[in-house]
Amino acid sequence: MTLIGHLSSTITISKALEKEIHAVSKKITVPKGQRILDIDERCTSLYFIEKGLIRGFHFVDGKEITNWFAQESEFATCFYSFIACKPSFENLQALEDCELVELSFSVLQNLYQQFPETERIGRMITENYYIKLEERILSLQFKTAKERYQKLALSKPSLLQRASLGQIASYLGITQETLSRIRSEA
Amino acid sequence: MTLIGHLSSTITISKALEKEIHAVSKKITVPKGQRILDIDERCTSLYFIEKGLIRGFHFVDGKEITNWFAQESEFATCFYSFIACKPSFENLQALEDCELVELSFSVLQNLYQQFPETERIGRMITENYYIKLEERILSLQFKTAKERYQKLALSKPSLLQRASLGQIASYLGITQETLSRIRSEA
DNA sequence: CCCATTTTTTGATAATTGTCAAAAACTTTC
DNA sequence: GAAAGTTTTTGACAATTATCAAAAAATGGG
Repeated sequence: MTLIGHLSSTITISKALEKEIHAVSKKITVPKGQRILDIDERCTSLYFIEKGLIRGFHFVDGKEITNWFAQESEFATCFYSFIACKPSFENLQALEDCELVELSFSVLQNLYQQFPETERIGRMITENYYIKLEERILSLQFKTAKERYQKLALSKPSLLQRASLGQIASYLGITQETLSRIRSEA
Repeated sequence: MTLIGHLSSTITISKALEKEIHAVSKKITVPKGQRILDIDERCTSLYFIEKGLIRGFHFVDGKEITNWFAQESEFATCFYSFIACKPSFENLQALEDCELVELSFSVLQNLYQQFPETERIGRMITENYYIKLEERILSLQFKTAKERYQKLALSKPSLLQRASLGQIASYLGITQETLSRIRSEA
């Protein structure tokens, strides 16, 4: 799905807006494994994923902890760093060869000014991020490891093949061994 | 702390803006125990807490689960319902007699228009909410029950006296019994 | 296609937290 | 200030998940 196609499901995109988005956005490709952002850098871009898979992760006691996965038709960024203009607390990494549309912070501010209808997009993205977090908390607080895995399997089935056991386990807040056992018994 | 005083630490409040805020906001008092918002209602107000304590909670298997506490100089609202204009998934309740400043959604939109510098406030509140959630997730995922309790004791010491064991336990994602044992051994 | 490396699985055991039940302590109300 | 209600504590036991170690399977580069 293209960025324009995705946005069209939320707001009506005029020809002028479509042109402007094309003009100010940048298509980039990122090879599998590459870092898109490092911890302590400022994250000044929002990435729309046309193809591929990205994760955010950081380190706890030397171990990688995956904070989120984002796949086709989703946005990826260190949301905190992006909105607060502060150093990122997480790395962004392509887990597959990716085709991305990059929108910089300043480009986005300009879009808001020129095309007020795009404000809704900004709000949507914020809400989206917020709601995902809410759900994750409820999940972590009240579901067993198995239930959390099953929920993920339902909402992002392809992820189970596309990300490694360790990446998924850390995202679910459990050890690799536990996730491996959950998989084998199911 | 008054609302104006609190906002002054972030942006410069002109006399005109101060007047306008006074004109469009509403001081309200809410007695201890009272619900401020019920599940499934639309949350159309943002509350600044000048005095008192509020919690957000919902039910899981008939049991109350506290999602957050907000005290003096903090904002309280069902953030999701407020920004997405959708029914709330949580109740808001005063845990003490409260003195609040109420700002409605539409009033806030008008403020953004008339006083562009207030946009930063909106962003701040959003960020604040988001960052609290982020921290909570990291806490739930990688800290033991005891560590989570100790962290809360450091960040909001007065809360330990002001909220009940059950409310705090559900917020920390543990049972009352476990929290009681953590307290007694410490 | 094979060796080296990484990832996943399996096993045994320990630690953490939950569940259920009942007693103790604290509050509220008349 | 005593009875009723609520909240907190304690105990015994069970379930879940982590830890450590090692084997098995999968992957990647030459």
